[in-house]
Amino acid sequence: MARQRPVSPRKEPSQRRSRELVDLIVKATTRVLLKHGYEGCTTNRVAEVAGVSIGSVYQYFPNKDALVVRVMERHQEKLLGVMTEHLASLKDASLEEAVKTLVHAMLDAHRIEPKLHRVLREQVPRIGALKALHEQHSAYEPLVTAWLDAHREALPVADPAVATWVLIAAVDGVLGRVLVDRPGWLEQQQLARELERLIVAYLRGART
Amino acid sequence: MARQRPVSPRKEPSQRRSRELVDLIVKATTRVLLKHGYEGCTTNRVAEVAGVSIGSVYQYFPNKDALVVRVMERHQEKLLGVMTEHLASLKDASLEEAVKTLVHAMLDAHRIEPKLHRVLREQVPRIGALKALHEQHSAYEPLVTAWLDAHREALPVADPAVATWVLIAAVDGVLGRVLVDRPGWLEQQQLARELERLIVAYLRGART
DNA sequence: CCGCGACGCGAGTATTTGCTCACGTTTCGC
DNA sequence: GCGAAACGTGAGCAAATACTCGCGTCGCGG
Repeated sequence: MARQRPVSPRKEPSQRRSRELVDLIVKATTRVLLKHGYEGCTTNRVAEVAGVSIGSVYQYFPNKDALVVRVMERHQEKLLGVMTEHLASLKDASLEEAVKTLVHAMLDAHRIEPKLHRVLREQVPRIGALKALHEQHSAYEPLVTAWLDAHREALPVADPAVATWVLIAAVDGVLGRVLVDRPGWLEQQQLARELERLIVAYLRGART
Repeated sequence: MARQRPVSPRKEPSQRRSRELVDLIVKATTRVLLKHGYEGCTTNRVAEVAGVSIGSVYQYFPNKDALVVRVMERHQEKLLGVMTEHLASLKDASLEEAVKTLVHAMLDAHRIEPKLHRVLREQVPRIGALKALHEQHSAYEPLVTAWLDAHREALPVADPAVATWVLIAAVDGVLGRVLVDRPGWLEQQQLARELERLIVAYLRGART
């Protein structure tokens, strides 16, 4: 397994020119990742696509994985943005509304850049530093847990944290497979309805 | 993305000595995969671990991926064996029994060689020939769909195929995350109960 | 027991890939 | 305008890796 290399930036770009260069590099990495997958994402190719020298790449990124990590971070930020935005209105929602909100949040999140999302999910091996980034859910799980906790009187949920975990893993699992096997479904309402049903039933039918 | 290379055996081993050799190679591949992950699974290393020459490896396998595919096939066969064995008794089961059967089947399947399963799931990029193998469910999905179809009077399920797909994707998604983030849960009964609840609720609560 | 094909070997090759480094260019404070 | 620091360059290196090929060995039919 091995491999656990530094991933933090080697040098912070301070002038505008260099900041633009870093941006160029990250965007190029994304494009290469999309077109050639993780294995085909070589540093030289990234430099070429970005139209910069390979030397410049290594001025700001300590190694190849740092590039990929940066791409993941950017994507993750967008995901998290969408999720928190949707989940903000969760507070006083009814069960049906809350579930609808959650499902649509996750669906929307998956619609941001599906192809990139898929590549990151499927092809990027989860090693070392990358692993932490794959903990996608930890950021918004508390929001859901909080809602569940607030409504625990009404819902027979024993452990809100566990329920949240199961729910999110289940929905995310389904979405993951959809992304791979049935990409078209992402746009279909039946999927959303089915997921809503799954969650509502799970929460309503809870005992113990 | 590229890459779509032959994966079928280059030559069939005919004598006993060579069949044992192939077996040795596949076992070695498994060990290397477990210890070093997909990226660290080099052909030379496999040969070394197997205690055979690299030349011998290429006598029966056209390339590196063919090795990995063979390992996946073996694992898959075991999985499928466990699943069908469990699901054989599905026919006249009640809802609760059927669900319990399904959940325990999937749990047992995931317990066969969890570490290998995890490596195959997490680290092996899904490319070309490998992709087909990742369609793990297609083999036993029909069994579940058939059961659902047989009981569709009693259960308000609109489309048994879709329901099966969602169910299996959900459970598999949860198990996948458990394998990675909470390996210990695999042995805990709460997980099984939670999954059973999820499924029963989904099927019972179905409307439309 | 012999001959031939299947088998097994491993040094070596061609290629790729991540990454460095010595040097030229731009930017900025003063 | 000038000096220094930040920036940008790309030829090329060291290492790794998938895979070949020519040769020696084994085993089986006759």
